[in-house]
Amino acid sequence: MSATLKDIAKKVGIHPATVSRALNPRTAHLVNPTTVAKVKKAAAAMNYLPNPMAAGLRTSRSHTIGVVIPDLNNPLFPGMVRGIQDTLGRAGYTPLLVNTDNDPDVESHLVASLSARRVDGFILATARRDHPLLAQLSEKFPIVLINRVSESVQLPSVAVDEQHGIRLAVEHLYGLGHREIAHIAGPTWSSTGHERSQAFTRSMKDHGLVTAKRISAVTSWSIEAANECATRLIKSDPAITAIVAANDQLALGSIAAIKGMKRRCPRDVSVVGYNDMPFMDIVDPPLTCVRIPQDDIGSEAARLLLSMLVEEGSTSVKQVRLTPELIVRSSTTHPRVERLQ
Amino acid sequence: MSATLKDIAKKVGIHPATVSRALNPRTAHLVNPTTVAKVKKAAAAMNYLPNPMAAGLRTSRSHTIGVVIPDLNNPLFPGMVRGIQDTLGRAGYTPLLVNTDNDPDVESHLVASLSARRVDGFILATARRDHPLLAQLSEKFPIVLINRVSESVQLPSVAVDEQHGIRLAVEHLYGLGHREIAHIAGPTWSSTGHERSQAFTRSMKDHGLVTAKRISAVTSWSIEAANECATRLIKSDPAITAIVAANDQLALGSIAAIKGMKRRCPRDVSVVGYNDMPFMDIVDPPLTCVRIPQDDIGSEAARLLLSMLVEEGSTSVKQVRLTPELIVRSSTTHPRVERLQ
DNA sequence: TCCCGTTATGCAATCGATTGCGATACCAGG
DNA sequence: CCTGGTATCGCAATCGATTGCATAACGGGA
Repeated sequence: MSATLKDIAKKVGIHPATVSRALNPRTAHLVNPTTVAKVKKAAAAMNYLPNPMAAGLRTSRSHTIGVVIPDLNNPLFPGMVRGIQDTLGRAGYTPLLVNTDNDPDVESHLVASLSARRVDGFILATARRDHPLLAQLSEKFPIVLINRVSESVQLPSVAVDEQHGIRLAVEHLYGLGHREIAHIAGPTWSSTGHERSQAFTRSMKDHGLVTAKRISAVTSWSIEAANECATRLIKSDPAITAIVAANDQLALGSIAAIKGMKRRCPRDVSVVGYNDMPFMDIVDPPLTCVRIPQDDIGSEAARLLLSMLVEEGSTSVKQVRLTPELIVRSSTTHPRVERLQ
Repeated sequence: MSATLKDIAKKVGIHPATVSRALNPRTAHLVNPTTVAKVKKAAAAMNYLPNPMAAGLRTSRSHTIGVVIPDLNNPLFPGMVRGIQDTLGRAGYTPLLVNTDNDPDVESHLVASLSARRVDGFILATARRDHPLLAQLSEKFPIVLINRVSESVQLPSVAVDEQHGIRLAVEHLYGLGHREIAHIAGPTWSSTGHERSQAFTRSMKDHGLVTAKRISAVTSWSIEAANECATRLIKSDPAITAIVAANDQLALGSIAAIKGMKRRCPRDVSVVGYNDMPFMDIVDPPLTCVRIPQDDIGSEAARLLLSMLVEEGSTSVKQVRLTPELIVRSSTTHPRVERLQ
């Protein structure tokens, strides 16, 4: 079918090994520049494409990376995937993308299948705070975590400065005059849920505000769960004038809850989201939220993994935190005057 | 590192070739059932994983499929990707996902890189009505088109019955009392844009309505383009009471245009979208739209491609059309009485 | 002139699974 | 007892690129 090294060798009149060396930038200096030129011309003429299976068989490196995403339908992730693909592609690597649906069983099955494919490493967005699989996996593969981190093992990761992000949200609300601020927290098994919740308490305390009974955690990152959760919270504590949600879905669920109680957002209750997924500017109301640099997370993770691939030895575990920013839209406003003390 | 056929052979005391045959369902009948059992036990004990590169090198089949998506950030596509991955994965194939950003140059570059990876076939969501690349590619690979089809070459495809979808939209509006209906058409280079536009004219004619100057096509599937386009359309023809948009983005752009002209949707102008992307139920106003079966498109395309992979010979080109349905939400209502004739 | 070092290239093994072909053994029928 | 057939299995080549080692050529210095 396609031309091989041997074909080129025959055409140029040299040995396949020399062709291999000439075509490989890392070994081209071993070959006479004249023959390198001839080889390259012949290769181009026969539009030679190296067979990655043959190369991989010999070198046992597939130049593929397993990318494990909890839910591709969550618009948060395509942005990261894009960053990963760009950076990986430029380095000659191909991402193998899989989707776990947030199911640990599915995850371990897919990870096994990627291992069978002999990926050279993993980028995982599925970390849980306690995650046994990660420990096993990290012994056999280079791994980079994105978005979420793990507490059970220290692994290289690219995530967000959650403390900073939540602080932005709280300060924004505080600045608008809010004092009765609640938090719809994410699942506690997720570092994002946990860290943002911790950060909320700290940020509130920094402003002299209390959070007692004002934090309620969902068990899944879904609109429905947040709707229930926020409804309960507001009913039990009608003084609440603002909600910081641990991500955009939870914010949307909170808004649904507010609407469901015949109240209005932001007039009665302001809501801040987190992530700034696509379309958050055109939902009703346009969502004020903390924006995380999705592309950068992906490309930074890819770069990190690539660097781990070349320098096998280094034992340092690089944990990157990127800085989020606040995007103010229409889901937040001043609390109504009659509700202020 | 990992166990090989030779390792198993040594352990069981037979030749690697026999192990290979025992483990391959297609050739297992050539081996004594007793030894098959022994081999399987040993393989499991040593948790043997076949090396796909070695197998691929020998058989020149990579068990990977190139999946080419125009824009992963468009929430329409993750649904399809999911369907593809499920079906492909079940059959032992791995999708290699790439993103062209709707750029033909990027596309041909990525397709080349997937060819270099020796994919066994392609699923493409990037077809244009006139698309030279497809013809070349289809000579060397099995191909299935999704969502869009091509007119320049007859290729297997899985798409939507656009005529039916548009008819649903028009009939819905007609039933509400609308007579002055406009169409924001998609780019004409896309089969979806073209077919939906044709279908609009036909459906209108079936109701005795005219479309003269009521159809305006954008040059890209973006909210901004639709905003401009719809603004122009409504200004030039203020009698318009409803818009059928060729997809959800265009619908969102149309709504933005309506708002931008200080009018309201649906009170002043009703809007129908197409695709029913995630979150279309919570934008403002919740979008009435034609829903296409995203998962099914993906899984059906994967099934089709897999069948082409086994029966090399067949020359029949299967072109599947799936049936969309109408989801009624709040972006459509009766035209205002004073605007009726 | 001889020797040695450098440069350039050839040789052959290797990665691990697959598969056509040949060899062996065993059984039944003549 | 011999023969043809079948069930099992081994042998070895093969896929295409990589790479350690050997070899050859060549030039300069003693």
